[in-house]
Amino acid sequence: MEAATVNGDEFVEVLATLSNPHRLRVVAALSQQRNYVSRLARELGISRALLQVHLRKLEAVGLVESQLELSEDGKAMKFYEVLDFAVALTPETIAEAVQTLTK
Amino acid sequence: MEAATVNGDEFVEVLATLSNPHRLRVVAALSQQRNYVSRLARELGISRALLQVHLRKLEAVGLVESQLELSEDGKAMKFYEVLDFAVALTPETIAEAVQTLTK
DNA sequence: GGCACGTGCTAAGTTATGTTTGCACGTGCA
DNA sequence: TGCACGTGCAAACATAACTTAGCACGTGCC
Repeated sequence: MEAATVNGDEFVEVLATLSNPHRLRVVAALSQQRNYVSRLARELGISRALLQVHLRKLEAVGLVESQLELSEDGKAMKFYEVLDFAVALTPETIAEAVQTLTK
Repeated sequence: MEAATVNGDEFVEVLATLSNPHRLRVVAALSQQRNYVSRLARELGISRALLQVHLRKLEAVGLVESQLELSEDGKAMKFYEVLDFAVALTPETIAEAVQTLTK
């Protein structure tokens, strides 16, 4: 679903977003099961505030998506899950991405 | 030539290195022809000092390599060229890389 | 009411990254 | 000698990124 006309700026954004250990762990964890913020924070051993920041970045570049759901006992819970993505990193794909760089 | 046992930390380093417009342009330019620092700086329209910093980072993570050569008129010139690399970025490859993260 | 659980936000501090500027040293040649 | 070209390095500044700490608000339940 990639390779076709990748925008250079998006390309950079995706790489920047994934070049963080916390965010990589988030993606890895969510790829095994969707999860809500507080629980994911506990499982990863990081603060909820920190996780939220990282989740927002991941969502901003389209690597994960979220939906607010109500639990049986009425709590509003925000579930996240990974979207399927595939980016190939080679000199060729980079040369192509560079063509549409604006920065 | 990748995929086999990628180290998580290296994974992060490579992504961090490539998440910069200047460095992407460097890789793109070098993938078309090897070049020496001063000339590449002129072609990219950036300062030599800046380019050197970026080249050093690219070389540090093994995306490019350099060799010092003497031109016909005796000048010491440092040539850079891209190394072949291929990194697949998917939820699966990320999940694998995370397993060997130390940071 | 008070506690446990969920959500959201942001100010403030620390740390990392990017960039400029300036200097040093070398060669060939008019 | 002086200029043009190549190299290298580092201090200093500006900017971006990361992280913590603290607050607000909501629900269910003892």
